[in-house]
Amino acid sequence: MGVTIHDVAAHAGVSVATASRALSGQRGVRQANRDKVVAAARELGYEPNVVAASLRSRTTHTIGMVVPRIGNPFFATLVEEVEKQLQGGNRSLLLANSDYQPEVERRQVQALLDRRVDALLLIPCHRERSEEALAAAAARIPVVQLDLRVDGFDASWVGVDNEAGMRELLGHLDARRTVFVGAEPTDSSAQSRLDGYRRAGAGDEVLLGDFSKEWGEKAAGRLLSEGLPEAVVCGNDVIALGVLAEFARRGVRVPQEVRVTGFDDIPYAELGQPALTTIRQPQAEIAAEAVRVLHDRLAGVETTSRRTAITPALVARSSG
Amino acid sequence: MGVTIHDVAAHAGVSVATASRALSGQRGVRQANRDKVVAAARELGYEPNVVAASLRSRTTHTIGMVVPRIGNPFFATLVEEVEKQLQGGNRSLLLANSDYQPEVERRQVQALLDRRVDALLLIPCHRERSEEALAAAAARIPVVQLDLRVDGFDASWVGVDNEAGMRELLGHLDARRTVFVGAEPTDSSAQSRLDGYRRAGAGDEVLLGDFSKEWGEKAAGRLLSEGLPEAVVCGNDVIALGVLAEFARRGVRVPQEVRVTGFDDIPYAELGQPALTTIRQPQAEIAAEAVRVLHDRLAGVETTSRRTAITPALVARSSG
DNA sequence: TTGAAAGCGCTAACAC
DNA sequence: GTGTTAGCGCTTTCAA
Repeated sequence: MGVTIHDVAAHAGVSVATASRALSGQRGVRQANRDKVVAAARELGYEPNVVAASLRSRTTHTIGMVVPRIGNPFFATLVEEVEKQLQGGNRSLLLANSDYQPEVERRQVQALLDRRVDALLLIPCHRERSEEALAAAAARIPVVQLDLRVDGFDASWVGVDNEAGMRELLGHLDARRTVFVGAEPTDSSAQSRLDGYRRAGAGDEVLLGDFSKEWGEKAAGRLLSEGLPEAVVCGNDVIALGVLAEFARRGVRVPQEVRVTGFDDIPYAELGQPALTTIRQPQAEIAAEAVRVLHDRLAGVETTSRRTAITPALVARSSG
Repeated sequence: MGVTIHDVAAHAGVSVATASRALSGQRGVRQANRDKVVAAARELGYEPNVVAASLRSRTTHTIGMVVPRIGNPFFATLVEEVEKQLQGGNRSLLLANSDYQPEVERRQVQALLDRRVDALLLIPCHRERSEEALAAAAARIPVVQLDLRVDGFDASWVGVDNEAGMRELLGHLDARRTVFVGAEPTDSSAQSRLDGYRRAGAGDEVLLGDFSKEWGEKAAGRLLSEGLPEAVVCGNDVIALGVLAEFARRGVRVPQEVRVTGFDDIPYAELGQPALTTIRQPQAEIAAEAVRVLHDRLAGVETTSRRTAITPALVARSSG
């Protein structure tokens, strides 16, 4: 705090320009000078002011990320994987939570843009109402949508083929009567899982709430009073764990009396009793691909938007 | 992008200084001018460059936060609560993961300091080896340790009284023979929970690994072959869920044959079967207090370090 | 390969 | 209350 590149340059007996070039590893600096500068920097305990560098170079080496709910282990794991991908490349992650509210999301995206993040990873919390935030960002910097997406907006996206996952699940269940317990199709996954369920010809019995364990518990109660199907197909693992908990409390045996499935394969899916049958989303792969797309865009290699859908795999456990 | 405060000032017919004052809500600007400036800014689509503002004002309105593992729902919830606290105050959160590695943690803290965060929330992953990172940060900016702490370092801390929690738990169990399944005391919670267990006179049977479900599963297997105690006291919920899962797989009935307890009360603690008896950490309170301490420090109100230990409460469920 | 000098866009003294 | 001006610390022309 206090020692600037001027001090380093003076100490090394070169100009600030040379010091700057040496410190940022540019070529075109004589090796002897390079060494002197590096030594001086170390000796003086020089800590570059990246804010100043950003102002001039117009790049912050920071990537913004907005998630609907960091408390959901699925998103937390995604964040962790993105962080891991960024480790090598000297970029940091500026994280924000939208709390599933498009208004909050818009403000958070704006705050990130104000901070001049180089690029944005967005998990848009709403299929339609996230468009404004996405558009605002996409107009300025490279943006990749992660997991969720905005309907009909031309921007890169990396996620999972939810419909294929749902087909796989229903094929595995091969049940006579199922009920889908999902979330109102406000986000794209809620929508495509519901679509997948319906298109697979599993029938039209659907209960829609939100992606919470509380909703799962409530829905389970309702199913109990209306008559249990052969299988309950849940929109994600969190709902399924709520369903399982309520069934356990009411003394309903799973899978003997009713089978239950989830979606995502969060770490807690396999810990319950019974362990949850679900569809695994490969978060490491999704994160790696998203970061790759972003880097390509930042490097100017790629300019068009790219959509990548990974086919998720069934994880059959005892609940279904 | 392109329109600067000079443009706004010109458009409003005032100087840049007045424009700056009006835009940042300082008093000492005539209302008429204030209105003109705001109108001009809106009209031109002015987006302030906070990087430039930061360079000059030496404040970034950004708070850094380093957590050991964002994938652990306990930490994820803490992050979420901190985010919530920050919402009002126009500060953003720069998040980093240390992966429980002091080396990584040190690098992450340095990256945050390089970005000139105004303050740091640190959950030090190691009782001793996190000291270097903590000291580096504390020398430059206000720092508050959250949940975990570094031994014998004079810095603010907000967390829970782990020993009290452990006493409460053991009092509730009132068991003849217990075994503690915890983590090697590399972080302060692992240490103080172990201490609490021992000091409560619960005996000396301890199995130490790390805070993972895999360790819980392994420890459960070991207990099974060595003879079950009356109760298994786990170092946190994640371990306890692993223990529970393994017992379930091996057909051991909980709590009939053995009781199991956790620590933290993560959202998944109550979802398992049986629901987990545990100690609740009030994350919202911890986050609120930490942010308050930080704000006081940033406002210059408080200069000495402050340690706040919240007494956690027992949540008795069916597992113990 | 190097150095001098001009800003990046803003805020904060300072003068009026 | 307002304007002028001098930087914040760095990178990047532009000349040499």
